[in-house]
Amino acid sequence: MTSAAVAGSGLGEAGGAGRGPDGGFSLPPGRALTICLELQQAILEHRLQPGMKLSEDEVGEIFGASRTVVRAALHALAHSGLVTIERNRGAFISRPTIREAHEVFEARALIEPRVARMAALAVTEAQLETLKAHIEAEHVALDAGEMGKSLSLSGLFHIAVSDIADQQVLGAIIRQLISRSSLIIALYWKRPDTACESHSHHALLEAMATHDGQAAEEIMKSHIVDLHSGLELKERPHHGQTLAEVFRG
Amino acid sequence: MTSAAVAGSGLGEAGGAGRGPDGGFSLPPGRALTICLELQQAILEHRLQPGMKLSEDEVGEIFGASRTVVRAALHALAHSGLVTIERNRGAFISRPTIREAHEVFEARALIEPRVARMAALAVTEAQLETLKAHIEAEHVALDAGEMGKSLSLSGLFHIAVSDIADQQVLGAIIRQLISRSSLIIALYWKRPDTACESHSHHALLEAMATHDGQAAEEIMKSHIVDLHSGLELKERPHHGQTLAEVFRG
DNA sequence: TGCCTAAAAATTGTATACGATTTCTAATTG
DNA sequence: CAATTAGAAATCGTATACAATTTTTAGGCA
Repeated sequence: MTSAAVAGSGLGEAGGAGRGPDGGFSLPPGRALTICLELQQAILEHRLQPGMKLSEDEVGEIFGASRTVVRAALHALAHSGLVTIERNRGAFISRPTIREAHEVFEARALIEPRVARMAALAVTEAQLETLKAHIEAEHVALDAGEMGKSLSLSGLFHIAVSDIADQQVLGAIIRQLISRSSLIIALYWKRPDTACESHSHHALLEAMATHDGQAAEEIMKSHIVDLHSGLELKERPHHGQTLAEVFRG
Repeated sequence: MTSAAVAGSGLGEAGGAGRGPDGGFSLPPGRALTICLELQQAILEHRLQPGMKLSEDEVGEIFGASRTVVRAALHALAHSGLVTIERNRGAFISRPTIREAHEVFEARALIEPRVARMAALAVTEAQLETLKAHIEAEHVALDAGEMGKSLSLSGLFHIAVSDIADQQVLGAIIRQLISRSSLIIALYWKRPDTACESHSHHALLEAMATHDGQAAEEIMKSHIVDLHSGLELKERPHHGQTLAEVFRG
């Protein structure tokens, strides 16, 4: 199984028809979905940085779509928390506040351990293999120096766990929180170069392999607390960068 | 303090600029917000029933707006889970499945008790008075036989508690869950005429008054479990009703 | 009568045009 | 020279028009 195959499923199309790019609700129709997913992936891989302006005209020209559909896509991303829209000013990649950063990881520390427990009890052999491949893909991306890809895959691992638990409502919430975590990490991560812990993922995998719900819950809890404490909470400036540089250059 | 004054704040405008009608994210601009809130209130008060079609033209005519803005409003409601949009078919009031009903209340049972504990520790005297007024308003609506209003106020009480905890992220999640709970209750509530328990709310208020976090957490937990067990999980038919009958008649 | 088919009507998806607000620029002035 | 201010440019909010899809309805046939 290749890295691409693993990355293919996850944040985006999961959840069936009518579900959003964040695993939330109500995806935009037709072409807007494509733009939505494309932008989301770019944001999650940190190719688009928090604070960047997303002009309707510019996005429309890049993706060859009219402003109508671009607006739908931007609004959808706004609903998922990745984009902030200011009236008469436009859309920007969200810049989570320090407080919001705390709250997001506290919420994850509350919700994800419970879901990990459920996943451990329900997981099948095939799913364990898939998780293993996920971790493998994380390593590959990390060794290749593709930090953005590696981080995106790390998020997908959490989503894969939540999918195994087969809880759609909590799963949708977790997807949102993970998306926002990506923005938070982009802004506040302490060591931009350091390997971001796939050790915990491996430990969780082993707990799930033995269907040890209690252990899975505890590992997930401490894993998220670790992530939380890996943040450095000081204000960061946002250096301007244009959209075209990312999608054209 | 009047009932109207209490009902005025809550699901809708809370959260500040840029926040959605569900307490989620990114409200639609200008006029769309009005339509959004109006429809939401109608749904939450069970004046609009699950399954009902929300035609863009029809909604636009009723609110005197173009389809453009109506679409934005409907999409926003879709993102909050109150409305389901099917491609090339239109928007409908969501009909939560039985499984989704279970999951929503299980999620609430996980999240709300924690938030209730935080609220109990942070609550001020003034906030306690406001909560008291909320409960009073619930009674008034109930005695007046206004079931929809009463139920809507019951949801607002939970939101008020979450606001006291001052957790924006968990608060937004709770708002969504409560909105969806309203749909679930409309579909699956066992006793349509029975008084829907404001006793628990009073007990929670007392625990909060003494800043007893442990008690608040436990009361909230059992309260939500009670709500969950008050559901009857069998398929319900959906009787067609038109929009105009609700907003015009 | 029941069912299949095709045309018509209704509804949504998308593009474009215009008005309102904001932002940028440059000339003016103390 | 810095601050201010009017004008221009850019950008968003909304309305309307047309295309694509679905739903309904009318007709024909076994």
